Amino acid sequence: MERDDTHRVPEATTRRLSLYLRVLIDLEAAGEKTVSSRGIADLCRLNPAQVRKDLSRFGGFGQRGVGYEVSELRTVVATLLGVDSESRVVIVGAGNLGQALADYPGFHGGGFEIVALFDVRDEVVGTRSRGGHPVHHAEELERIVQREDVRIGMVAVPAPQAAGVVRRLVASGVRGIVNFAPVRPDVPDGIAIRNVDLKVELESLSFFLRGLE
Amino acid sequence: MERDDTHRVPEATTRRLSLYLRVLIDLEAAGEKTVSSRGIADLCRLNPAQVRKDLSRFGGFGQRGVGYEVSELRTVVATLLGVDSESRVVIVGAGNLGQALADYPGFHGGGFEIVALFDVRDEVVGTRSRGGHPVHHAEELERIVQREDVRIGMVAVPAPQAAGVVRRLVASGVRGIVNFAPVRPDVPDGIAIRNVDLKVELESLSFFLRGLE
DNA sequence: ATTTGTGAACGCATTCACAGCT
DNA sequence: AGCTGTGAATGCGTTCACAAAT
Repeated sequence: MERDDTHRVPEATTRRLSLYLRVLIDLEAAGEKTVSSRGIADLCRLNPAQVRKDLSRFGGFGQRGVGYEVSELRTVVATLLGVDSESRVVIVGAGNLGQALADYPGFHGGGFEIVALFDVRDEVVGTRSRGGHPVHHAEELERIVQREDVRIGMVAVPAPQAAGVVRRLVASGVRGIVNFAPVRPDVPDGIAIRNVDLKVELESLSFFLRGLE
Repeated sequence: MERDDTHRVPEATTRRLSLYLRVLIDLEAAGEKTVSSRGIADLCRLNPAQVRKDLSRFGGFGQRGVGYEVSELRTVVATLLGVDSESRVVIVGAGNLGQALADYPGFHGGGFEIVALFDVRDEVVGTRSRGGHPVHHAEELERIVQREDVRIGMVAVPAPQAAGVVRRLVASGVRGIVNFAPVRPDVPDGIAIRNVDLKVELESLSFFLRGLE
């Protein structure tokens, strides 16, 4: 039931929760004590009813006539998103993209900890990213994922290798995957995957430009 | 009307067109002459009716009882997506991510040409990416975008600078933007924007992992 | 027999509108 | 008066199911 509830939450809602968390952090930093659904909605460019419906799904955090207490709501949303504690993450593929992901500044203190990168190429194995994250040989993937209790894997390898990498990550115990390779690997039930496909972004953009002749 | 038609096409459809193009290219490389909606659907993990509906929106490309001619359909879809000719692209922000995007292998021959990167930091201005793309000073943005007739800008700068960069790109004549900064810049009507937000991907993933306790 | 193209049905997410609380 | 929480309404995208075509 805990599990069923979670399954019921549309992905669109969880993505908005992430936006809400961001503006709540900003509001708190700005010293705001309370905020209305309209206040949040304006900052996220959404409908206020959308914000209320999203939040009320998880409980009545607001106070009628007043709004939401910023600091309390920030804690609630952070907990919902599971970023109140750090999730360990590995990155497979230590090319340009993998290294850029490893050193992405948004990770610091954001609930995710990059444990390691993996690659098969001798010229990168044994080195470290600029930010100091070690690059291991891909052979060590299973061992390190298990030892470090890694929960999330990011896949930044060429398309042909992606499916195999995903399989190995899942077999090692990873529960969530962010895939940057231009393929759609399938994953067993209970494993979450998000595909980030640069070509789809560009081509769908290009479609609209073409439409404007 | 041309314009209205284009506006009517849901973004979800245009994203799927990009997937169709990819499998059509693969099918053609594999020497397949025809393919059914089911064949495409299986490769994209979609419903066959979805594929037919998407394609029939643009015309009756299929033959009843037979399917679609692979090579013809590939040409049609490529043209719809506007990747039959090269669109010029600039990248603003030549940090790890910007450089990784510039050298992304998927671009070669895919209908997009990276013209230049821009940055404000002395240590990168005047250098080139590994793939040979020049890094200019951000002051030159407007001049080069106009001179080179750039249509798409990718934004890979820190969050505080993103809104300003988007404004300058649009003012210079760019029509489409892929934004990697964790903010949602707003753009005038007629300008398309796609936000790629790593933190949203990770946090929405994290939500599901948390739900599985 | 096979497969497209499409109107109808369905399901889901967003928005409206208002009752209920402060 | 102000704002939340939510049932009802709307809008939209997906899937079904079948007529039309080969």
